[in-house]
Amino acid sequence: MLYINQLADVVGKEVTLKGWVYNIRSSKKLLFVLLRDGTGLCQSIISQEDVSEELWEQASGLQQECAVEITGIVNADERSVGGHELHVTGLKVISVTENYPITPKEHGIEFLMEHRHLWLRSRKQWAAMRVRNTIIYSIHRFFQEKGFIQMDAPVFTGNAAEGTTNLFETDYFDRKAYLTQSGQLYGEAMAMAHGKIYTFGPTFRAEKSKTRRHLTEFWMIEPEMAFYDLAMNMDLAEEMIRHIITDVLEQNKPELEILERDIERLEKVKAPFPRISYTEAVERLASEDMQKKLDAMMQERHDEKVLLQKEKEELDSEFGQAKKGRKFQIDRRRGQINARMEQIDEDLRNIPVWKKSAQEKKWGDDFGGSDETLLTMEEETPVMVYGYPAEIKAFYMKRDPENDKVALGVDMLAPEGYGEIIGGGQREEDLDTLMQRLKEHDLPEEPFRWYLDLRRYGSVPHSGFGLGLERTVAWICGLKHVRETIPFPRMMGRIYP
RNA sequence: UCCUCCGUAGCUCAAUGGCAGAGCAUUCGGCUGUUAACCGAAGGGUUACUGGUUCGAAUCCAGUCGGGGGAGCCA
Repeated sequence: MLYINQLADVVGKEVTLKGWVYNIRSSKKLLFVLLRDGTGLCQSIISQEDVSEELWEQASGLQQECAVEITGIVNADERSVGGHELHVTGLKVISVTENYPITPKEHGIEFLMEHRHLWLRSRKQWAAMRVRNTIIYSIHRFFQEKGFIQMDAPVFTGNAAEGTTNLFETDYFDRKAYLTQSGQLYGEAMAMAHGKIYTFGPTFRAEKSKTRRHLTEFWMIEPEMAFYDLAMNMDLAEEMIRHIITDVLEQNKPELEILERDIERLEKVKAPFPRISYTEAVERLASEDMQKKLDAMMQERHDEKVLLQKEKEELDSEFGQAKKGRKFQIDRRRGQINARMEQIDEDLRNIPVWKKSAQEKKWGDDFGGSDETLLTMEEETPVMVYGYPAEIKAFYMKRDPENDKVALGVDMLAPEGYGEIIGGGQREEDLDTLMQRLKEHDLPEEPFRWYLDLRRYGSVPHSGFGLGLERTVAWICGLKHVRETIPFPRMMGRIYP
């Protein structure tokens, strides 16, 4: 089997490709068939003079997504997508397709989500899945090369230790069971057996969140390391992200171009990531400086809106006498302007709220989505915020020995508004302290018996974190919404296809 | 649960109280290098649903259903 991404090796030879018709253009005696085979796109040219009448007729009837086997001679050609094209000598139709729903034109999101099983064939979706694949492989390689053991935490959990509101309940032989929302506690047990481990699996959250950052089913990577403190944990998280970015830049430049990702921004992620304490973050949010920046941001949006409005009016007046091709361009640009204006209007509604939220931020408050955006606004790399108030963090998080109010947790916030991609920290290793924390959080001891055993038998300082795969893919691909970073997204209100 | 926007041809959208339209897709015709090709023609409508206001409703009002974005929530 020969694939399109191997064509450079067979220039001048006659080869056979198997795939699907991605698009078709015709002239009187020429047919241009853009072939898709999963590895890329290749244009084939069918010239009526060079082929049999039967083949010509067959080729004329092709439609988008027909499955075909095309034989032809490979030419290197700058004009063609991918740099190669096929001068067709033979064609076999494997299966006929009629009226494929997704045309090469624009579609709305509802329609595309309804056809996700077909949408996956489209170029941008194809590119995003390739990047996702690189990221997954890169993560495995990173940990494997460092001697981590990949181990799987269970998906079913038997108790709802921390409340059931966010958990999906399921029937487990007449008992209640829940789908996991983190493998961390099990990760701790496995780290005590192997030293350094990581889990890689799905997690489930029954949150009623309809936003671009939320899925009900998403994939999480959770390393857990014995004898690691918070600083070592942060070093590891940073090194992992830089490893991923390096791999993607090395292997997926063409995909990033299809996604129209600003590659320069990714290249800048190689610098060390800023680390700021929660206390500094609060000060930064509540500062005069932040208020001024937000005012400036507000003004910028206003100015941009005026400019867009003007451009739109010019386009409108041009539209009447424009030729068809130009009309098409105008329509496209108008669509872009409308989308941007909607975004601006939303920002204009939101910025005052962000401003208020930032200004009123006090020590002890948790950060919202807008606060995360503001903290990373001027950064080129992710930012790590550490040392959160213990009260807003989980029972298992170790406190700062120098300040009991501070938990040794860390979040990594991605730049460009992508929000939290990593959450983690150092775990409490002392049995009595942990039992005390359970009491403070009103949690029963019984379900945690096994977990407490870890502190009874050879307890050591240890740390770990969880990386949200989809948010990471969204950030690296520059995708607005996490639903395009996973083959079949599961979100509130959608379970089909 | 709350705020906000949307629902018109297979798809993307227009029609701002007065004849329901365009582009793409489909079918037919034309064109020898197209890049979302282009040019010409044809077919394609319960304007999400229910009720109301009006001489007249896609348009205004109320409700229902479906969808987008956001807040809350997200150890």
